[in-house]
Amino acid sequence: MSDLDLAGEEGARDFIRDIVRADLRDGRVGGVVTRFPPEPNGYLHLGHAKAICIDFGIAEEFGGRCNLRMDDTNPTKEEHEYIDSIQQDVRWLGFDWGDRLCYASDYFEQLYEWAEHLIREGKAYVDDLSADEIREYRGTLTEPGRNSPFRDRPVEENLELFRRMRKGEFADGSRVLRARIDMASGNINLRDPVLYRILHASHPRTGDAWCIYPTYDYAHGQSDAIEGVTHSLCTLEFEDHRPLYDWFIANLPVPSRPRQIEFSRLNVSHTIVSKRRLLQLVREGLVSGWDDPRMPTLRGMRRRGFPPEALRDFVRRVGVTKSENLIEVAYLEACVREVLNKRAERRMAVLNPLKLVIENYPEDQVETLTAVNNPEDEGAGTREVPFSRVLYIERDDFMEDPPKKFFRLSPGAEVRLRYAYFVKCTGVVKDAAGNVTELRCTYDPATRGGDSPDGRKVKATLHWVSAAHAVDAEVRLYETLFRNPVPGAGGDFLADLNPDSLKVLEGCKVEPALAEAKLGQALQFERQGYFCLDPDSGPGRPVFNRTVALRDTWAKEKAKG
RNA sequence: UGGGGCGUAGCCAAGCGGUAAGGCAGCGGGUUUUGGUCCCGCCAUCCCAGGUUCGAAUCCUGGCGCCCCAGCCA
Repeated sequence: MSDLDLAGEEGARDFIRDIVRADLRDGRVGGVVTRFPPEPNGYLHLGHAKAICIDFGIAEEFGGRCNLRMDDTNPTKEEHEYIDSIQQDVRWLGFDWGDRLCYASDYFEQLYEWAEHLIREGKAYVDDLSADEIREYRGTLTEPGRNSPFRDRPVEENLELFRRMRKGEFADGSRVLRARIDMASGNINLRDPVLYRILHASHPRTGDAWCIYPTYDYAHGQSDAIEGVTHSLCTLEFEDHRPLYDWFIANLPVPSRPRQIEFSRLNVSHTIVSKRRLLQLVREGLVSGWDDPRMPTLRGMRRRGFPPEALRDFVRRVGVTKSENLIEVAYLEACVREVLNKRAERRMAVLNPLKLVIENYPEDQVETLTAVNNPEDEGAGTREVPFSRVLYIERDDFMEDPPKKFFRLSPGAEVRLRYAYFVKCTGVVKDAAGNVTELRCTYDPATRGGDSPDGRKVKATLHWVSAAHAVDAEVRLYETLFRNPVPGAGGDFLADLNPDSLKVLEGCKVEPALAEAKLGQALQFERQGYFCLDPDSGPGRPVFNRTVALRDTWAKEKAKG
């Protein structure tokens, strides 16, 4: 059975894959070619991740190929910096375009020749109307437009004018080349769309070779045709453009006939992906930069510790349809946890330390205990953790006056210290203000390793760190950037910023093994969440980002009251 | 009084005339040296109204609701 058959039998099913499958089966296409066409004017984000997974994923599944194409038709907005970052991000997500890094700008000459072809056929003309006049002549959603007074210029005059446009004889905005279609069309895209505008701007790749640049509508489909793209997948807002896309393909001597198919874009709750708004967050210093771990950019999510396979799985599970959607951010988090649960090595880290002294434990004794690195993965092995008389435990793991369902430590209660011993709380030390500053406990030497020979049960297991061996660390806890499911729904999106989106914890006490944490390594701080080392870390002073918290049913129980 | 889409559970989403998959969330229970993981169970009659049919989420008609389009942006 070939890969192709396999895709047909067992591959994911959605309306696009159904179309591709049918096109292959009926011989309308010999193979599958797609493309991911970002405009190099910003960083890739979660929304792009969906498109990337679909474009590259479908090509891969059907044994085809996917080109990475920079849609660089507007030199006033594009920068070289983005051409590099886009490639890094697509690669990080897990896709490869081989040697097929393409640029719409590579087709400028061909596109120009085809424009002359349209002029010769009487299907395009140079219009001297100003931008404002063109808008006025275009009509409205409910009223037809009017023909431009320049619409019926003779072919020769159009040709001459267009060539002079290219030579740079005219000022920006003074003339455009338009397709001659139908000013009365109900579809506004067909009311003589602009093909070329004059822009005396230098292009990141073509420099000053051109002063006229093709518009998206004119360039996109023809670029697809040149590359032999069979299925040009894009988002719903381009659905209205498809008749125009098809018109160019039908009226130009292009080498192939690509087909555009639209799907709905990804919307995730408590998140924004608008380039303008993301930029505003960066510019106003509301986040630390494009790679702030709270940002929905691929760079941000990478720094946050989201595994690329979790993102791919998320896109796969969310599906491909044409319906408007708002995916709960919890779904994304679930995908992240699923991958990290299998991969992350466990460690003990006390984020909010409370000193615990074991009164009956020998003053200078230090024991080395063995801890499992990952109960989900035998191969991850074990590590050694030092234990001694003075420890730190999590403040939240002690309550002086606990409610019935609180299983953790409280006066008189006995709990297990993970991998170590059972301890019983025998006393509480407080400062003048009445705050608990230290716990006094006794331990049961017979419970070494965490099991009691007499079968005694304990209702909680706490993580801990030996005070003398602890490594100090900074830990950054993140929540969604916005507290509203749809930021800005009430007008101002900045008003919806979540004041608790970042919480910096200093003076955290982590086990010695964490001093060796490596960038990019997935970690689980037991009972708390998944974490990763941040590049801000210094020698001997690690900084950890919380990727996502562990599911917390106790927190839910507490919330119920 | 324009054109193009979409409407199945709290959120996604299968379903393509034969009697509503699955995931996330939620709820209940079991296992557990992470209140994690894992396991089990519960959780919808398909926007509305007519019609066709033995039989409709699926077909037809008419409504209603929501989204997109008037850049020389993509």
